[in-house]
Amino acid sequence: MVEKEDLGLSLSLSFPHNTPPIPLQLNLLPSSSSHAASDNLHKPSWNDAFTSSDRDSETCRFEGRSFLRGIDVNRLPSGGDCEEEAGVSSPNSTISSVSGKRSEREPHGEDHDADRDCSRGISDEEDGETSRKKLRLSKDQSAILEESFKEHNTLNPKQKMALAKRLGLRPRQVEVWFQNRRARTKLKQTEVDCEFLKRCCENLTEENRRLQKEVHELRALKLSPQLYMQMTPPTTLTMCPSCERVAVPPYAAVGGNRHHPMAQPHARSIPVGRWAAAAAPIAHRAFDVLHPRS
DNA sequence: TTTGCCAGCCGCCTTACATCA
DNA sequence: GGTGATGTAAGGCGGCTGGCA
Repeated sequence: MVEKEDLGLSLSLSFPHNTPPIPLQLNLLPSSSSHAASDNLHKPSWNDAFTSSDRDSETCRFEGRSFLRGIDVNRLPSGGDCEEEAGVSSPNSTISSVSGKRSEREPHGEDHDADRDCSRGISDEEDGETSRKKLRLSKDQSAILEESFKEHNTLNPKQKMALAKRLGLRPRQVEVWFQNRRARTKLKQTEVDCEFLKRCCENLTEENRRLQKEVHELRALKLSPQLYMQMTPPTTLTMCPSCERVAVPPYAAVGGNRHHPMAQPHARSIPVGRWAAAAAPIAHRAFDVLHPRS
């Protein structure tokens, strides 16, 4: 399930009658606006998270390898620094050249292959041209990425570089992980939304069926001659401006209406037929939906 | 000021591989 | 050990945006 803090906006629906209330949440905000929601989280700031790693790159690299033991495919080759090659290509560039324009992002040249091999730790003789060895991120790497994602579901180039350095991954790998993570989040949210709409549909169908039944009963009542003659003369429904409930005149409402003993002069009037008395409970129920009593 | 080009990023779809029952 | 289901890293493409000449 999607955690609550991941949602920028939540909607809850209390289902009437016998339907058990199932609070469902909708995330109606675009992904780009989720930063505002994440600002509420009291966690170490993004900069704080990386100042320590940037403080001592050698220590960082050593620690990275310590928790990356067992996944040699991610280990950077000693001597060659793939991040530097794949990352800052020029003093003016703050973006990884690997994430460049399509035509240049995945060049089928030696540099690209070298970059891939570098990230996988696979030598040229091991790597076939069409092979696509897939690495699995370690639990520690995934946990750190998850933690970062909770703070920011998107990364600026600086954050990407810092996170890649911290994890011993290429910036492109961090970028891909965040892209896939956003896709997974969206997929889960879609499932939640779908379930929510499904429940809404079910409840509306049930409500519609019940209202149809009431209409049928009222029509049967109207067609009954004795009952029809005993009905009250045409009157009006008055609506209380404060609580927006329908107030029924005393002669129509059996036993009177203590909350609305009589329609106020300023109350809005809704012309209705002789069915005011019969319709009153329905009207009240309609307002109960709008103003659910806790 | 407008326009075209380019770099960079993202969403979406798909593929290929790893893992598990 | 073989197999299908599932999860996920990564490839590829189109679209959008901002910077720049």
